Amino acid sequence: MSLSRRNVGKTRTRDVGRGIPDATIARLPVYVRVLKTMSDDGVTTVSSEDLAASCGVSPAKLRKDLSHLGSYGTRGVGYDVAFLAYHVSRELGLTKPWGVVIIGVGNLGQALVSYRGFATRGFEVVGLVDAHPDVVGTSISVGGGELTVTSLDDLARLVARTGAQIGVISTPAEAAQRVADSLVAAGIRSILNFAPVVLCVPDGVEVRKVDLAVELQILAFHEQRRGEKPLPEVMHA
Amino acid sequence: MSLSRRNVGKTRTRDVGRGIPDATIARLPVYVRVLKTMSDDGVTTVSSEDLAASCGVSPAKLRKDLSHLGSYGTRGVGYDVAFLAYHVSRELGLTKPWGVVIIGVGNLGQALVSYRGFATRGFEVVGLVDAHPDVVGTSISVGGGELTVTSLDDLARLVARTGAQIGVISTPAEAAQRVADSLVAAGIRSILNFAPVVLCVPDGVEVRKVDLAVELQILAFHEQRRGEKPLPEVMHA
DNA sequence: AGGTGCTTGCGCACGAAGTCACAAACTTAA
DNA sequence: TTAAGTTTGTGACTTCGTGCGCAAGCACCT
Ligand SMILES: NC(=O)c1ccc[n+]([C@@H]2O[C@H](COP(=O)([O-])OP(=O)(O)OC[C@H]3O[C@@H](n4cnc5c(N)ncnc54)[C@H](O)[C@@H]3O)[C@@H](O)[C@H]2O)c1
Ligand SMILES: NC(=O)c1ccc[n+]([C@@H]2O[C@H](COP(=O)([O-])OP(=O)(O)OC[C@H]3O[C@@H](n4cnc5c(N)ncnc54)[C@H](O)[C@@H]3O)[C@@H](O)[C@H]2O)c1
Repeated sequence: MSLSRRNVGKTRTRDVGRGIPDATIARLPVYVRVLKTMSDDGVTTVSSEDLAASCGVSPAKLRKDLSHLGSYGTRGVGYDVAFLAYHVSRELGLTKPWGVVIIGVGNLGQALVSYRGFATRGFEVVGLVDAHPDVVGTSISVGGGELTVTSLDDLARLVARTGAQIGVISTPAEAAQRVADSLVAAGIRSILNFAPVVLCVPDGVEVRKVDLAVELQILAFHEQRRGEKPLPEVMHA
Repeated sequence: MSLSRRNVGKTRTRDVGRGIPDATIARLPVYVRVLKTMSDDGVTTVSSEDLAASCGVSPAKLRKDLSHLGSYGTRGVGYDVAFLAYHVSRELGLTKPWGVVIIGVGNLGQALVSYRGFATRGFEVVGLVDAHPDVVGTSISVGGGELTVTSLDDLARLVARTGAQIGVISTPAEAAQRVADSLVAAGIRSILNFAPVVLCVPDGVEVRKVDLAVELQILAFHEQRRGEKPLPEVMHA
């Protein structure tokens, strides 16, 4: 048994479709956004060099990323903007809209609700959930319509009714794990977490986190290093 | 030809202090947060296994990360929680408070202002800037005191007066590049960008971005893939 | 048709990051 | 003090991601 894991050695040139590197996937959304912008501006064709510059990556990296999806370019010419935008969007699963449930309608949650970027990228807020009695039951305008904030107890029903696939956690840190458990129990397998805690979820559930404090601390690290380097003499003990 | 690179070959075991991998730096804030929590809970000592579990990483990765900072553990015992928390914080530059300026006091900007996580992690909002006449001049309570929203024209003076080192951009996408230029001109070299655009900045300026739509699209990709691959056939032995 | 000038797609090599496994170093027990 | 048990710190190895360079392929011109 256990002989040779799948894909024994060799070059494996043809992995198109399956096995796109995570690093590539993380960049695809940027490519899509820039391509859509270019398309709106009337640009019909673009070279890897120009597109890469607009996306803030190297041309080689861009071409390698795109080569994982297939050959959508034309040698000697470049890429058809609309054509490429469609295929990258398709690869990301943006051809159909995704339903999003937001848990925790506080400062951040309300900012998220009013975020126009959801609708324009194919994400629709289909549910709002909170635990505070003052918030539950209130109506909030989101996108074109109105949504009534429901209680956490109704989460499973809400998910079943709306077919939501993505849950966004914007509750205080203390409640985040409990909320995550509820989301998983309700059938959600994709979670975006804004609370500064490490969530535990079963295998098969994907969690991504956005942690403002972490980003600031990384900036602080570099800022600090910059300050201490230029000085040849360090008066520190 | 490829010779004469600085730092040619050899193991260079002693790179403590300089040359901490980026991937490690990105994890240090999580370690600090978990360690602080443990410390508050009265935990005095922790093994790499337990700490790693709480941080959502593997014990080996945790130990390698910490080994880049120095030897702060005790073999056969583990790490002193408070001692380690101090040294990791120190490495990140969290011993002194950092001044933050927020540009764009709209939905998101106001949520950021009311974010308690700033102060508790050693970041202080020292300035608010907006362009809209209705917002400029208004006072907003942040942390302990009040801050008056100033105009973008006063940014350089604001930065000089407050000594702010970090700029947060929460303006619409169209304005983000212009704001970034202003921040750089004002002397800011660390920027956190919430607008969905790729910023161009001179060398020496560090930009980190938080893009909600990108995160959602990455989730959508995995969600889609999960749905389309219910395994048509499984080799059974 | 054939030549010329671009640009893509990709093999290959290199470097960064992650995993494994174990000797070194410490505590505790006797 | 010695031995047994525990856990760190780290070299060696594996995997992943990036950058280089160029042959293949397309458009355009003569
Ligand atoms: N405000 C920001 O700009 C910001 C930035 C980054 C991260 N965060 C994080 O986002 C989270 C929310 O921040 P905030 O400023 O909006 O806080 P908030 O207190 O304003 O809002 C939290 C909301 O969650 C609700 N809630 C509490 N427990 C709940 C539960 N068990 N189920 C459902 N809802 C529950 C509360 O009723 C409240 O409405 C926090 O974890 C915070 O650290 C906030
Ligand atoms: N709202 C969210 O939850 C959310 C989430 C993710 C990303 N974002 C992004 O964050 C940014 C802000 O979002 P928002 O919802 O707060 O928008 P908003 O329109 O509510 O706020 C934008 C603010 O920026 C100000 N502004 C405009 N031009 C300016 C300039 N040149 N200089 C200074 N200030 C200027 C406006 O006056 C306004 O107060 C957008 O780029 C958005 O895509 C928002």
